[in-house]
Amino acid sequence: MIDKENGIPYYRQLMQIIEHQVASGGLREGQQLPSILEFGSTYRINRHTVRQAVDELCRQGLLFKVRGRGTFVANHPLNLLEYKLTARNRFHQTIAQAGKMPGSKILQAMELIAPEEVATALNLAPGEKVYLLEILRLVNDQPFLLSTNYLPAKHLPGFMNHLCHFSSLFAIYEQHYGISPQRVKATFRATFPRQPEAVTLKIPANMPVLKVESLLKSQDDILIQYTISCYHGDLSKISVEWQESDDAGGVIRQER
Amino acid sequence: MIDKENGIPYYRQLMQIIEHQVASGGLREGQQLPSILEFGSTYRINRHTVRQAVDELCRQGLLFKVRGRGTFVANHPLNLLEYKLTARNRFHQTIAQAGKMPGSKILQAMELIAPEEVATALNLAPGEKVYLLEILRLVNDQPFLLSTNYLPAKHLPGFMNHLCHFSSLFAIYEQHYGISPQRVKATFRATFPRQPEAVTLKIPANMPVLKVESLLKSQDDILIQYTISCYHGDLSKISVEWQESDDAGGVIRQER
DNA sequence: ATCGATTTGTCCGTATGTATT
DNA sequence: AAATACATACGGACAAATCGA
Repeated sequence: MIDKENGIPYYRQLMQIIEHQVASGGLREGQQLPSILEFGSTYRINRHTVRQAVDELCRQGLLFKVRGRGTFVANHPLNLLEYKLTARNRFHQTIAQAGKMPGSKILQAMELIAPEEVATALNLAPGEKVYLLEILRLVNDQPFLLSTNYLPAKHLPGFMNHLCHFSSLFAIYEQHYGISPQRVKATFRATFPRQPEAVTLKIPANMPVLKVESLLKSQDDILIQYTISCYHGDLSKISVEWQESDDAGGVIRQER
Repeated sequence: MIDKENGIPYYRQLMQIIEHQVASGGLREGQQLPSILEFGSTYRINRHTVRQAVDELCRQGLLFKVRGRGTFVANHPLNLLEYKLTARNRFHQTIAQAGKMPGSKILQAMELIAPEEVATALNLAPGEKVYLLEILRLVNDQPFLLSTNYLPAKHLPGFMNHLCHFSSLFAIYEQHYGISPQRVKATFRATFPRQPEAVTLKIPANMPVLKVESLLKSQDDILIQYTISCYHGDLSKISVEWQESDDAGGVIRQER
């Protein structure tokens, strides 16, 4: 129960209570917690105060919330996956080849005027339109990366119409536009996730993530995609290989 | 100004405004921000909403607050350095080309029997010897990365004798062994630093670092260097570029 | 397929406490 | 001592998402 006299903030006390319940097994992985209002009434505190506690525990990764459903105990991730990044790799193919089950989910799709940094990256004039696609990629049904993709509208007219049976951006490029895209550049950073990224990837806000900025072009050297991907730091490592000849993996294994 | 119609939460809009002001130099390191109440009145939103934005930016490390004093721009290295990783780039050259001052310091140099993962990476038999070189790389006298390098002793006899006027590993390879090294593979991860790494890089233990595993070979396809580099997460981003010669789809088709 | 109940998300208002200047 | 600024807590209101009857 919450002690209203001892000077410790109520929300901190509630955090400790919940942490203890999870640690002791009273609440198990994936289990739904009482709603925020219920917490409020059982502990005689305001719902905002409960929210403060639950939010903080979400940021720490102990819990996660789903709007309209409730709050749940988070479950901890699996093994480290090596994701090979090449000029032409596709997510589904790459994951399937690694023996895992890929999945994709479009979280958001809209058309907007390119923000400044996007326009710069894609070499667009100010005011030109881009499609914004936010895609969550899953491996074995677990969130693996969150990508925010910007596509120049003028080069990909009507792109939104092709999203109904979405599986791969590359497939749409090829089937509907005759474009065979190629990665031009990738930039890697280690940072903390932003709050919505942490929530979507179901990781604590204080866990590092790998952010990869990618720029893709068509075979005609037109820039067609600028993507910022946020990788689950604990779950993923990303590799890049160089080849001087046409052989890739052989270089390593054939060493004598 | 904040658009109250576009559906984007006010606090997110305010975050973007503040982020932009910091990025554009309108707000500088250590500078005090307007108080939460001032923000509220200038943007016509409630203090709680301002608080939500400021709290989130504090968690991201952009700002920090001091109770009773105010909110300030955190002391973060804004001009993070982009380090271009290619098959043949060298640290000193790369940094100098970016207009910064490179520096190197050998922290440790010894010969030892290859640990298992090193032997695996370098394709050595168990019990073979490697040189271990721990090198701190500086940019403008600031710690930038810490690398732990393993070199197979049998291919680089007497390597330790060439370290007295050390500036570049590549230079030693070329001058004393006639080897022109090339990067074969690089693997990226985002994690927390180990204690000694944090100390050496002068970063807090709870700040993410970018760990890059690199494998180098000679022109004869002999693996000559396995390196684990720990990059100052806040200070560095690493980019990789692809050229026409690298695509060919070879990597994808060769998967088995 | 629709509607209503539930649950979380956002926003505003108010009050009080605590730390710093 | 007073003013300022952040921290905590409670209240009301509405929106958005989910789920089940």
